Amino acid sequence: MLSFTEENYLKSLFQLTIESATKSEAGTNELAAHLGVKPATVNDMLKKLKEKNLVKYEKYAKSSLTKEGKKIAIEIIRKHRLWETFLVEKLSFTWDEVHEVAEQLEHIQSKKLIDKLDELLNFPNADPHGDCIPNAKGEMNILPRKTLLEEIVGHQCKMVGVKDNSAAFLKYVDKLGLSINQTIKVKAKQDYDQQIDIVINGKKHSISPKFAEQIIIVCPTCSKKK
Amino acid sequence: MLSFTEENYLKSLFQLTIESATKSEAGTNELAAHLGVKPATVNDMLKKLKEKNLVKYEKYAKSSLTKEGKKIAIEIIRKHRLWETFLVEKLSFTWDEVHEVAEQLEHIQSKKLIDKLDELLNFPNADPHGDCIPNAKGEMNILPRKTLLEEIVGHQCKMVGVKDNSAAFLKYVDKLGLSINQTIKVKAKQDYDQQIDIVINGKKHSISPKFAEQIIIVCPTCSKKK
DNA sequence: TATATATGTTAGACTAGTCAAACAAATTAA
DNA sequence: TTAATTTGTTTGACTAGTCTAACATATATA
Repeated sequence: MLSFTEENYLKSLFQLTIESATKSEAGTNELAAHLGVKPATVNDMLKKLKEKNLVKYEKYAKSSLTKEGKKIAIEIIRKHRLWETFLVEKLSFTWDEVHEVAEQLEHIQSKKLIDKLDELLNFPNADPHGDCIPNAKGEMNILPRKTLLEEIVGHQCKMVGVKDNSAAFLKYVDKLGLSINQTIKVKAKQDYDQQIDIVINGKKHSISPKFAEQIIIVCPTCSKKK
Repeated sequence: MLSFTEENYLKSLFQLTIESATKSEAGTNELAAHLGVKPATVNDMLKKLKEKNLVKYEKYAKSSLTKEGKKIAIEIIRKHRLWETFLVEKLSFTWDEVHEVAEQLEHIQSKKLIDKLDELLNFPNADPHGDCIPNAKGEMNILPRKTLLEEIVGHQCKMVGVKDNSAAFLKYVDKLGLSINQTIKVKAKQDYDQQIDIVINGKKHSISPKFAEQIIIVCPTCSKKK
């Protein structure tokens, strides 16, 4: 049985490596920042989790999860996201309120509880933020995130977030009809100025690469090809 | 903010004193047994909780909750019992499965969560074991438990549990039309053999003292007289 | 009332998780 | 290729919660 703290380290490591589009390992400082503790603390814990065969760790090198560590991390992610879904759907919480409570609820130990909750919610595939929920077997679609700029012409993707949070930017996002979970189809890229032609809700738009770079997406089509 | 452990001490103290029909204070050994730790540990914690003004504690004397300690204990009891109700009603847990999970859930910190849960369950007055659930203001009917054997002739009481869990016993309970929350009226006690005449759902029955001793009840009439 | 038994307390030790500060290695830039 | 900077590690210390073992007080009983 792992402590709350150990579970949190595994979860952070998962988010920083497996759920990241860009890296598959994480450094001590990076983990410390993510967890809100000091690097020294992370260092101790990495050694401890290595002993338990849950993380791959070597002095002065980046760390990652072992197969077993990953399995546990997925269980925690599953719990977190199911609870978030429960809070929004059954208890009318808003998106921004759920995280803090789900951080607590994710550590409750009861397989039956979580499977029943899954059933009550009708086996959802994604939480209110659009993040994938692993099923009871631990299977999950890990859709790597990237920006709309990187999306391949012809693919259809889903918006999952933004990088820029300025009012001007968000206003434009809104004007285009974009929001979390909105489907976007990339029609074409102009060679001479990198403008991107996209379709949102059946409507065509042409966006700049600068704008596209601020939109975070996941692409099921890209992932299936792997 | 109290730790899980501190919360558990307050809860135990509440159950051992305020919710007990017989005592209003608890000793160190008694608390230790209830919490599953050693008396020395309880001793340290009592001193700590005294510092925080949550318990009344003096060396070599019995302890009890302060007003503030009681308030917090009631919040925990409320959470515990609402979660139990949720598990049984919404996730089809059985009575005997809920306790362990509720022990974990009761420590989740979120006023909104618990009030929304209360609402989802339609503001129940009692949990699946028949124990009273305090409302959002912390008001609760504390009905001391006793056995049907101890009930006063003429009073009407409510069954809240059983002591015996054998199939033979439960079968007989069922045959009499008894179940949790069932109202029972005590009509008479025979002097020569202690048989008890009761009325359940308008039907008269005569039960043995041995049987009556296994039925746990609460009596609003007795409590009001205090 | 003297003694045996109950109950309660203290002291010292251990573990988990954390940090600050000093130190070491690796990387980047001059 | 040396120096500056970034990143990672170690050491020693602190807190919370727990325990064992020794000790102190209170209560019950002979």
